Amino acid sequence: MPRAGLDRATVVAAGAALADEAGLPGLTMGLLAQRLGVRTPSLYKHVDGLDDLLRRIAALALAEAGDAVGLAVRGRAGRDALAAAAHAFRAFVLAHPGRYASTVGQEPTGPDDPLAVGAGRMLDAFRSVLHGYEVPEPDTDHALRMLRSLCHGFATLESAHGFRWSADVDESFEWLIDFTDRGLRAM
Amino acid sequence: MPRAGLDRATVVAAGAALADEAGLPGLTMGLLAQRLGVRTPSLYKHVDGLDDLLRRIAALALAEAGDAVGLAVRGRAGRDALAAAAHAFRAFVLAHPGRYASTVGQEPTGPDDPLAVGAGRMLDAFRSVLHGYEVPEPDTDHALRMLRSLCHGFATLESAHGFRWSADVDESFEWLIDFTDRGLRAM
DNA sequence: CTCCTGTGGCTAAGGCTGTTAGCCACAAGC
DNA sequence: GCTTGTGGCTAACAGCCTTAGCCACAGGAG
Repeated sequence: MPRAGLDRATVVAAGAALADEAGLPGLTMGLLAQRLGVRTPSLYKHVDGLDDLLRRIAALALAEAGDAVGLAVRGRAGRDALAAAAHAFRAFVLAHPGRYASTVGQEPTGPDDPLAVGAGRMLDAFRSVLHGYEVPEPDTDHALRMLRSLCHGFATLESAHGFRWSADVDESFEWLIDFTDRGLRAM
Repeated sequence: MPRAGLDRATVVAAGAALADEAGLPGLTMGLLAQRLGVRTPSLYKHVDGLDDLLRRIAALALAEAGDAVGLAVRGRAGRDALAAAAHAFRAFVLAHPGRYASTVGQEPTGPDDPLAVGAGRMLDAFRSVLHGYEVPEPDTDHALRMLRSLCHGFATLESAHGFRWSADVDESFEWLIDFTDRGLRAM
């Protein structure tokens, strides 16, 4: 039997993909092994169990999301930057719901934890959005938390089919960006 | 051996309490049975399996949260109502994280589903908050979704220890209420 | 007061998880 | 060409949810 030639990065990437397709609870060691053409225990040669796998998927997701938002913001300012960041974030969560779901509730062990690095990169992207508005220094942390809560809440609820009634969801998102933009400009 | 005298409502209530204490993934049929002084299979006489239990816990949580927010809003208007609703919501999620977590991702089967009834009651409470502002009719749905995203996002992130850095979380929440109030009044 | 029935407990068992131990063969390096 | 480390494997176990089937208690009918 020839070796499958697996790799930690391959396993984590396949796990992330499976989480997106089957939902986070649908990500199981057995299913992942089967998809990689390998028996379940073999995964333990590359990953330290399910918890470790989830941590690594979360780190991957944060890095990817941070990159996406950072790239979207680049070269923009004010309302443009806000809209670009919000759209990039929402698009990422909708395209990768399982990946993103794995990030909530993960606590980084230290400042060098890839988890913390990825989170920091995304935070920086949102911080640069605020930089385009004249937000007083002591308020930036609060504003940052508001942006995060808003984006996280909206995208999470939408990906869980939490918006069931009539109005168009895209329209609501645009409205929400407008509302935030007006509020930030008025400071 | 005397009967334990269990009841569907008792089982659901104990399940909700256990979910709050041990976290939603910590709510297990075995643990719940043990806490009720009964063997695991006995629970199936009162509840149709774990999924059914989770649905009922979610319905209970929505009813309780809706009541709490509705009661907080009663007799208030404008900024007062907004602050009262937001605080009641956040307090509920922080006090009952497991209960609340069970509500996300549950889809009601029909308009008579207790799940839908509870969700509707909470929605009405927030709708009455908006009633105190002069929000144009076509915008109310969008504003409602914004309030929901903001409250859900903030409370969820906070209860998952998502706000790690320095600034005071209570202060951020007040800031966020202020920001929303100013935005709504300016419409 | 006695019997009958429904209900709410129980034991036993099966299929699914994640996980560990221990084996064995391939692939690369001296 | 041999040696060694590594990446597969099988076997096994604990814990989870769930079902089947039994049995004794509680309450109502006669």
